[in-house]
Amino acid sequence: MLSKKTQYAFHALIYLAENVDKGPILISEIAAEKSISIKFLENILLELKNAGILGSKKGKGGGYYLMRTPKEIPLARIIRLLDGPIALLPCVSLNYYERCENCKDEAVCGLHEVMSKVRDATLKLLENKSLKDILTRD
Amino acid sequence: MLSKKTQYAFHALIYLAENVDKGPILISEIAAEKSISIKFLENILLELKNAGILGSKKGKGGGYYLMRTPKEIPLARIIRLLDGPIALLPCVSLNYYERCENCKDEAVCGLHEVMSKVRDATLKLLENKSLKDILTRD
DNA sequence: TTTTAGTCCATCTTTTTTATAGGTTTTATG
DNA sequence: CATAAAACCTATAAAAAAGATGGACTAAAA
Repeated sequence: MLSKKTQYAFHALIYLAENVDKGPILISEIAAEKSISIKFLENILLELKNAGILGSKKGKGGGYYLMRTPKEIPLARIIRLLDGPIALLPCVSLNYYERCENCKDEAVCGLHEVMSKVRDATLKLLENKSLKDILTRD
Repeated sequence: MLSKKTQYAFHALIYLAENVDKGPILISEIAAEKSISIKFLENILLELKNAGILGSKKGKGGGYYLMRTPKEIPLARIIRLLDGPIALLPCVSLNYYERCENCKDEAVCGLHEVMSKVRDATLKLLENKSLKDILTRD
């Protein structure tokens, strides 16, 4: 399961995408609209900002806004940033690979093979679907 | 990612499946072969036994053995038993569903829709692949 | 210069995960 | 029947991760 952090991030990004025309959006507004702890959300938005996904403006009239169009933000990027690996096992992770300590040879490990397929099937969706694809349908 | 518990369970089950002809297998043998803490493994095998996946025999000449053929043990079953939900979000889980608290209507939530697809793609593999499919290839 | 709002960092609590300890029960076997 | 082997069971501890909070600082607008 995705952590609360990542779940909150998705909902916050959805809100920001659905309100691009309004300029910078207050943390407090997002928190209220999406029922998220304001302080926890603050940390999340900051991480998204440091990763270049969001921009911010301080002071009166400030807030957060998307740095790219929703279509340019793949879901996999958000998950990897806040949750880490998408694969089910370290030994099949593309971005966080670690050798398996319980099997002798990954090349002939059937678990490795099946889990690679799961990873591929998952990534095919998460890499190709973007923030644009998870906005509320009209 | 799958927990260590589930990872160890898979490796232990693989070992048991690859040695069915030898009768009951000692916990200590599995632990040694697969580099798993013997005491931790003990708990895991017990859970698998209580779930009807493994059988055991006490005393001298005892040990653990599969209660079904490897083909009859889907990977999804093991994961759900030891790790819980396979879906990425509670609101798209078939076996551990919980309503989403951050969105107003799941029916029009785009996140819900995409994550359902991820779940389906994952389950298609994990429900149909069994212990037999993850044995070491010759 | 006051107010608003993001920034930064530290800590804290709770939960989950991982691991260990130690006694109990069952069973084969000599 | 005595002994040793091996699973069973329960509790607990240690470590890591997740979730949440507090407060001082900085930038910008009015």
